[in-house]
Amino acid sequence: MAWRKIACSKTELDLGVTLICGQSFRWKETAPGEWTGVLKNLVWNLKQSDDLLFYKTLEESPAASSDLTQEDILKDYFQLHVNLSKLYEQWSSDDPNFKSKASSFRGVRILRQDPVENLFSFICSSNNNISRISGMVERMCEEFGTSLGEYEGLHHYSFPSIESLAKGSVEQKLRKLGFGYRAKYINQSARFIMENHSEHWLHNLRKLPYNEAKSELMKLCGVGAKVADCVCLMSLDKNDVVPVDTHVWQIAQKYLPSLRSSKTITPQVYNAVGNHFRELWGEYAGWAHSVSLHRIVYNF
DNA sequence: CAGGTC
DNA sequence: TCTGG
Repeated sequence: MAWRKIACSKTELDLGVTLICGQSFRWKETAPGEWTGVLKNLVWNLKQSDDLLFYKTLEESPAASSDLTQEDILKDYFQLHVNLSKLYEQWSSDDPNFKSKASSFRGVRILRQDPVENLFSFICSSNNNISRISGMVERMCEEFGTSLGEYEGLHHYSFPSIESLAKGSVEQKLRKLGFGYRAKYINQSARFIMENHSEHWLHNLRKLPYNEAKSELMKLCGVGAKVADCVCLMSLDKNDVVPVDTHVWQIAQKYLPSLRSSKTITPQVYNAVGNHFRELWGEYAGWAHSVSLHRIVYNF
């Protein structure tokens, strides 16, 4: 199938960085500058030039998602309606530190992910590293997802439904797949959602204000403040949320010398750091955080 | 010790 | 606390 294209500047979207910077764990660089992954139960290939985003899918959209064109799916996923250059200007003018240290890393965007994939992937993220998380998520999809076909020798699977992760045998299977203590978190959270809510409950958290959505998420086993904030930012449209992890904590100590005395991230410190960056960077603070974080994690 | 949580 | 580097 031929490549199709969307007008999109590389300063608005840097595909490589955005796809592998630790938001989503399922994209792979299958050829230089070419990315393969699963989105809306379709296998996608993506690449870009300076002003175009190219895409193709393994199959045409199935009936279930035919109400959205594939172009709409991508525009929604990359949130292309958000003018990133304008935001960089704002962050640079409001924050000298951003301007000098982060503003040259253009095109780093927050994806608008599916909440189910986002939540269960980030339950895996605690006390863990990106390469191991990616392997775990892949094995979870192979074991509990449905096959979406084969492309260039690679099999692809949908992200598992909450129902499939709620079954009795799941914890033991995940432990065999190397999930450690996170196996129980995943199974218990899935079961809690199916027993108290429904498969669509997570999506509906998009309609709630940040604080309510966060406290709902934190009722789940294995979901603390940091994971809840990641889900709020990356799939529930809370663009001003800054998840505070060890890296953000490192950055925060430069901005907030008063907090240097704290050895660990207590709830008070967590909120102080998050609030600080939210006030500094404004409505899209979570997006600015991802740009800054990228610089730290990859040491550019 | 790694992008925490119970 | 699981597990891999």
